[in-house]
Amino acid sequence: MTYNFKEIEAKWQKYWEQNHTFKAESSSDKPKYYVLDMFPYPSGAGLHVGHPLGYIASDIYARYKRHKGFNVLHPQGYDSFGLPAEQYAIQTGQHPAITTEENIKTYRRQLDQIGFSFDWSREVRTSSPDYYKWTQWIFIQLFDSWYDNTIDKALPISELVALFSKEGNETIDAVCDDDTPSFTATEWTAFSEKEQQKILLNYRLTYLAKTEVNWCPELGTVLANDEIINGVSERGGFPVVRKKMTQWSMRISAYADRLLTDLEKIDWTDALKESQRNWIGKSVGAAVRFNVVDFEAKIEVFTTRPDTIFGVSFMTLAPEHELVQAITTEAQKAAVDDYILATSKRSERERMADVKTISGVFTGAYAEHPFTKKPIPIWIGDYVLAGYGTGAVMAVPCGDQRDYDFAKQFGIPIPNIFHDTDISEEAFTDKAKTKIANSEFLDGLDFKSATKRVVEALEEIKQGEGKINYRLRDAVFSRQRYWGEPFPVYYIDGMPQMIDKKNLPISLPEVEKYLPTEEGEPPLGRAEVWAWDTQKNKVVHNSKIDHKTVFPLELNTMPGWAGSSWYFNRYMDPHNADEFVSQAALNYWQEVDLYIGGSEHATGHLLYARFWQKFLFDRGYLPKDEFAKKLINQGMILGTSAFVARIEGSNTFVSNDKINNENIQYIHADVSFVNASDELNIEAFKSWRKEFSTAEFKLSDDGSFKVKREVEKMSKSKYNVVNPDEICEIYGADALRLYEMFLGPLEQYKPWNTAGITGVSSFLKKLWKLYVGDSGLKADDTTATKENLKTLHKTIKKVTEDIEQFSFNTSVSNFMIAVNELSAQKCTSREILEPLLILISPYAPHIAEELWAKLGYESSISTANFPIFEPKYLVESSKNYPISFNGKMRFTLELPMDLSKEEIEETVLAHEKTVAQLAGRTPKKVIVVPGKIVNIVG
RNA sequence: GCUCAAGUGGCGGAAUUGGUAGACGCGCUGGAUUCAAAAUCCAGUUUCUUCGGAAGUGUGGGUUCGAUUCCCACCUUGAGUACCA
Repeated sequence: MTYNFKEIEAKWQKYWEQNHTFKAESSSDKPKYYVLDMFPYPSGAGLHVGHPLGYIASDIYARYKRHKGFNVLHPQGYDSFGLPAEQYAIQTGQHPAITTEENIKTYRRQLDQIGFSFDWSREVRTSSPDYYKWTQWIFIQLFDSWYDNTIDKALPISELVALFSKEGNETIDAVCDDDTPSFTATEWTAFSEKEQQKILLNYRLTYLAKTEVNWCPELGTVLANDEIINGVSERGGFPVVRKKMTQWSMRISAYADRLLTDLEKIDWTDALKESQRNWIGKSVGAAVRFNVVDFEAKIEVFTTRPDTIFGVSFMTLAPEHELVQAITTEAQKAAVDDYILATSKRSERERMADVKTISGVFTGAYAEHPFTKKPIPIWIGDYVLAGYGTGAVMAVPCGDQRDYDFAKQFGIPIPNIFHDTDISEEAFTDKAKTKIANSEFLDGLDFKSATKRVVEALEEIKQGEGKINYRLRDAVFSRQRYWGEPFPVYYIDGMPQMIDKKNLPISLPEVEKYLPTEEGEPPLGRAEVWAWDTQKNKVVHNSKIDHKTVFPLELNTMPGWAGSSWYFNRYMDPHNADEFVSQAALNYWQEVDLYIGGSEHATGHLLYARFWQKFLFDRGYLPKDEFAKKLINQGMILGTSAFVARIEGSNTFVSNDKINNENIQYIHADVSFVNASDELNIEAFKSWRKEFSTAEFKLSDDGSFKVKREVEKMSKSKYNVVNPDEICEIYGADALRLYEMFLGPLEQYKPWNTAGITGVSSFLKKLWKLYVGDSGLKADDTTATKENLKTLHKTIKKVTEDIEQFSFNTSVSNFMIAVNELSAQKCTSREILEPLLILISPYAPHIAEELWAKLGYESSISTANFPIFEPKYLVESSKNYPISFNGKMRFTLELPMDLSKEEIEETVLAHEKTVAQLAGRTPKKVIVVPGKIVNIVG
């Protein structure tokens, strides 16, 4: 009987499905364990071999935990709203829902053939109305909440309204917009309904506001900060400009501090935590307000060095700062306007690339120093960013290199306020290494006490106070797109109104085209049935709009991260029509125990999801304020691209080892045309594209044509994609699973190389041959030898450690060693083979199931208990040689194999005592770790 | 510039209380089997070597009886981030 993996794999995949083997119940006597993958966006290209890497790892862990007696939740679903389906719809007119449905089918088929232990009965799709009903509901909850700084918690907006009518807003410490006016309780009650609503928008955790946004004209939509890389859009690489627009925003800044400090309580990688810390960007310092001379205005700055306030010799505003126009003097107006125009013409990208050039213009205005009352010239310069802090800095050239360079450039004085330092060449920035001088009441103080002293002084004269500043901005939540969640919002007199929970979901309307309207409205502006009837509580035709009972609906949709910010909770109770997830399910599953996914989501998805989790926790809907205890980032599997060399301007190709001095242009060739020795199949290449059919080839000496290889991201456009379907067809799913793990450490980036798969493939064949001969099953009831047992227990120990440490690559090696050893020992004993099969089954479940069944078991191997490691088989006898080094002695003990752990410890301790006595020291405590060599140095 | 991670054969990579460096696999070499090929099996495969050995984990130092492992400095590569006041 040969190893027919195709038949076996199909058989067991069907068996698991029919027997609901991996269905998780939300109650059990067993302890729970929740293993989650980042759900995929179902793209039209289908899966390549890189995609399943993380899924295989999580599947191994989930199967392992089941063997260990846990009730495991291991779900999967689709992040199915997104740009590609919409762009395809724009091109072809096909509804994105249809495209998405087709892509999901392909994904499902591809995932199924790999043999994952997903509980598909819990599948979620973010684009399904049953799901986004609850995304809309969460949005309403956010709208209905404000953030109380005194107890660090989100509360219902009704409580804020109650406070306003009792005591106004002076006494309330809440997160709100800076320009919120103060009012008393009487004033509040006197406000019109609309005025009240406007004020409340300043407090709500999602709010509508005219804000400066990142507008991408090419994509026709706004983008969040994390969707922009190096000044261009993450998707497509299009330029992004700043623009003021009325948009929905999420007040994530309210949670900045908790998002930062709570990183300490979760087991995520340091690299990932670090990038979240950078993104949040906390700086401790002070706000200082400078009066403008002869002008009714104050300029507020943020500084981390308030101790250097006596070193201020000028101020710099960002060119976009709102006071610039007002304070500029007549004489300087032309120069300032020119400068602003020149800056605005430069793209973000240019500005970032060109850090060296120092530019700026004097406004002609002066500010007044809060203590010395001396005038300070106010400049504008593009090294000050409008988007950070207040968009204005107090420049201390002696203590900041950028201020220093600016002062040098424009001949501004550089007063030194540091004791005993040299600032003739550069600024002195090491705050810990000096004391303050020439600074009146701060003289002689160090950084810490000077800061404390000056903040007190500023507060006294009401010109400033201690402040913590965050880089994290509120997240823009509107997208001018079709294929996203509609907002459950309609407008009365320009003010947003929420639709009641019982009328959700508000489903996406039909449109005839998926483009923005001619007037520049989002695609939903094309919908004809898109108005809200407050009497009938349903969506009606636009012609019914009368602004009395029927009102226009919001035209924007939610961004891609809306649906992915809470899906892990929905898996706990995916079909609940009355709640986003029931308390019973939450009480049982609590949180994700292990989350596996790519590190590219470090500052996007993973930050937003933590934010929503904390918010829903505050409002009492969730039991935990962090959603994932442990997180692992799997590395990417890269493709090995093949390049053919063409002589520029001709149709002649040169073998890569035959290139002389020609001007060469490298062209991607499909990797399927190239063999393991980097030789091109010329015929296949010629018939690939019409233009190559007449091409000429300068061959290598041995008659072959060599290509150049390079490792790149796997992508269709680079013709280096390897499809898992092919691998399953030729080698089987178990081989694919083993090989993906065998390639290298999970977290590492590594290139795919199909040639190496023969190693794991022949391992599977050997395993099969060890059990199954020509006449059927070979396993029997012979007693296992000590050698057999040693091999088994060594493997149990190593594999258990490997899995616990997510070191799946070494496990595969350990299986190979075990099978090689057992083959050499001609071991056919069931006593050994059964536990070995259970060990292997998380990695190669199909072959393990088949052999398990052949051994006569009726149940699935997935329910078997993980074998127990017995250290006594592992104690190695080793060479016994005392060696003398400079009078010190080292002993390696030789111990009999069948001692228990306690006996070993006793023996070792006895030796330690003897040696210690001889060496004249006190005996140390002895801890024996199985499989380790025991050393005693005397 | 800053932060983090990593440097081991021809290649992917093993090696954690500091204890025989190179496990396992690919590739390569030789052999068996075959009319032949594929497949399979066996042996070898860090480098140098006068065949006794010697050197060797990016470089230079240090700690230690003993360092791929710990410490210091430097070099290289990768990732993230960037005029953050």
